[in-house]
Amino acid sequence: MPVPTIKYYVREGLLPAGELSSPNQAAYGEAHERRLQLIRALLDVGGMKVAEIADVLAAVDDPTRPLHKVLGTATDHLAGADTERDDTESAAARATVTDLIARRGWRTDECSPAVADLAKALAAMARLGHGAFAEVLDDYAEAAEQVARVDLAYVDRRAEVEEIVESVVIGTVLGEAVFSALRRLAHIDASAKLYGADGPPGRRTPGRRTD
Amino acid sequence: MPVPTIKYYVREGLLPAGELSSPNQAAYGEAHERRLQLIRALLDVGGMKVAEIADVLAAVDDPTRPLHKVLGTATDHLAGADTERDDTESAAARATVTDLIARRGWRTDECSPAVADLAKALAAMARLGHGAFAEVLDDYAEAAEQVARVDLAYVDRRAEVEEIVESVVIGTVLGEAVFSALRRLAHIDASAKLYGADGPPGRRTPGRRTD
DNA sequence: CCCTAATAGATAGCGGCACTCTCCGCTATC
DNA sequence: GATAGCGGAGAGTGCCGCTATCTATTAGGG
Repeated sequence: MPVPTIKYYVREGLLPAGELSSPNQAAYGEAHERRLQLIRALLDVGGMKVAEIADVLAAVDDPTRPLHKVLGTATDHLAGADTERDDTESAAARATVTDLIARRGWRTDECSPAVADLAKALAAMARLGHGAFAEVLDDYAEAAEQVARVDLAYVDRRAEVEEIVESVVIGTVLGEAVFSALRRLAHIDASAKLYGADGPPGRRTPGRRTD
Repeated sequence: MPVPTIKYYVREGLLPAGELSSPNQAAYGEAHERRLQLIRALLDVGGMKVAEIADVLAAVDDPTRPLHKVLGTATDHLAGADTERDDTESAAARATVTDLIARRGWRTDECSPAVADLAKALAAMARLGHGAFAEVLDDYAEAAEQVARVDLAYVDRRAEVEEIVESVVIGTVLGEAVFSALRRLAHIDASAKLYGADGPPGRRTPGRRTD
């Protein structure tokens, strides 16, 4: 890890400054190294931005902040908070999302960024003629609930409050990357099994693949 | 959609040029508009880069390219292909992934970017003292298989080969965004139900929330 | 028929982001 | 005592997704 990068992180408030033993000598402890690992993970694996990480870590470090606020800060920053469109597909997608939430009895804030993200994705699909994707939303939601249960159970193992907070952040952000990769692997496997040795559909050649 | 942006997409090879009826007049058809929607979706919702989208769309448009190649091009570009580390955690994570793939009987290419991504995420977790997350990998994999089955079944509805290819790309990339948002919503719901009205654990205040 | 406004095409510039370089003053170390 | 390195702060770099500018041309209305 290059030294200027660390100094940059300190400047941006991601990393607390080391204790100055002299005007030009600072001591960095084990906590700093761990925090650095966390920053790198959120940055490289989680794809978060530096400013977002600063927000989340400030929330993590603040003991007065309630836990659900920290969780919200972490999850909200996984969203791409850009322009909301205002067309037919968006309205329909928002209605679809509201329906889904009601149908599953989810206790979620209606104005959560996740709701907006979901509606945005569904609206984009609808614009592409894939409005029928909404029909498989329940299957998706089932799997999402399953993953969420596992995540909560995993976090619940932790005893210390600080550890819980960190576990939530790590589980939320890195867990996303883990599931994404698993989904891609499962796709490869499923299509291999469905279409036989990676062959395109139509000609289901059961021959060995060479690549 | 600003005109210069469209010209930029044409320049980058995302969008075919319109048919020139005059040296300064080009006609854009319905296919162009649809392609534009696809580009915006992959860019805004899927978070892909312009160059990656160019690759994927080139693969989609090339009828000689086999389907699994297109799928690979699409899924591979969801990965963050940066530096692979070479430490203990990475090696252990790779072993964990290999084990998982064997255990689940997945027919996946060992050198797929998804494998590297998964190992990277697990290694990052291990470095943060969350090596125990590997224990819930099977639950994650179960959910991923479920989602993959749903995706494949959805794609299988399509009849035309071109539609299949597009469905795969859309389902893979936008489906990722959909599931991510659903997971976050399920998190919110699960933690609300577990900790009671969004309260932090320890003091389970059942009062109404005000935010 | 001509004048304006718009378009195609190409090049250069902008704003954001994650660093990275440089410079300064100082100090641990050989 | 020379050198190498640190802490701190501002400017610079490279990439990326646009966006503004420029020229040449032409559609379209009066």
